[in-house]
Amino acid sequence: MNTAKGSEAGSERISEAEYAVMEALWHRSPQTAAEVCDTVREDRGWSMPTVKTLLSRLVAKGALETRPDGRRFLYSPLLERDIYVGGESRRLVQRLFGGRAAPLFAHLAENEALTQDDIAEIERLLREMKK
Amino acid sequence: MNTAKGSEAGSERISEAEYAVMEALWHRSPQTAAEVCDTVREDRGWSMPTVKTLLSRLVAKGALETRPDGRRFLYSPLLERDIYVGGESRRLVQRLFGGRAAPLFAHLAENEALTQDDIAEIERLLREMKK
DNA sequence: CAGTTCAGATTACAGATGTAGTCATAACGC
DNA sequence: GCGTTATGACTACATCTGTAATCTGAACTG
Repeated sequence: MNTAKGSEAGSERISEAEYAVMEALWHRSPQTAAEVCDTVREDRGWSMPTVKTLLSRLVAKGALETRPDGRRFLYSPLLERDIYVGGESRRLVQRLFGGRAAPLFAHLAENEALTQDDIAEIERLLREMKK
Repeated sequence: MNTAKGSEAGSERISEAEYAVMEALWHRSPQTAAEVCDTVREDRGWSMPTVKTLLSRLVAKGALETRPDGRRFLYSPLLERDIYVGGESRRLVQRLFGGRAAPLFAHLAENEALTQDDIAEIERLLREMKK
């Protein structure tokens, strides 16, 4: 029986701290809480209980799934990184630019947030889309 | 004497509800609280006190500035839209794509979040950057 | 001058978030 | 079998956010 609220994995919003935990599991999964904690501690310096809390909240939100492994749990993402990242990107474009991607692009260009590689890659994507 | 915390306009994070208020004032300024309320009520349906609270918080955060006008206040943005939008865009690209803009673009392209107009505009921008 | 009214200030309060301590319980060493 | 330890569950708590009611004081009206 699923939580029945929202029904889709990731329908609930994931906070920034939670995102850090997701990252660890997107990078490699499944992992135990202790492993995730080790990974995450490097960048964020959180204590074990903190990471545990975030893991629980993510499970409650349906973004992670657990599988018992002896006396502990193995955590894996239910919400895929692509889905999440796509959603967040669209949210931002929607909110800040009324859904138009071009102004976002213009902003990044202006702020020199685009590397030469980015530009080359984007050109390649554009050529591909034309076909 | 300035608030001395963060010192730059907009160093404090602006929430989503607050953003709606900023939008109204970026669109036209200065405006009175009542005017902002009227504008914002259309999309969000908030009560007057709610908008007042958001205005106060934005003033406290240094994102808005007030000028007395008789017995009331006129509000204007201190934080410019461009600065805000640029910051948010960079934050997202940083967080989700390690600072690379190309993957963001790829995501938008995949999800058909790019209109024909967007594509044409981006091509134009690219040509311009080449010069 | 007293009553009404409008605007900002103060207070409220539930839910989310960041951050973490404590509890209970099951396994493992001795 | 019993103490130690690891692990998930529960509890905690300050802050931020969304949403709003109430208070207070100044201005306008009659």
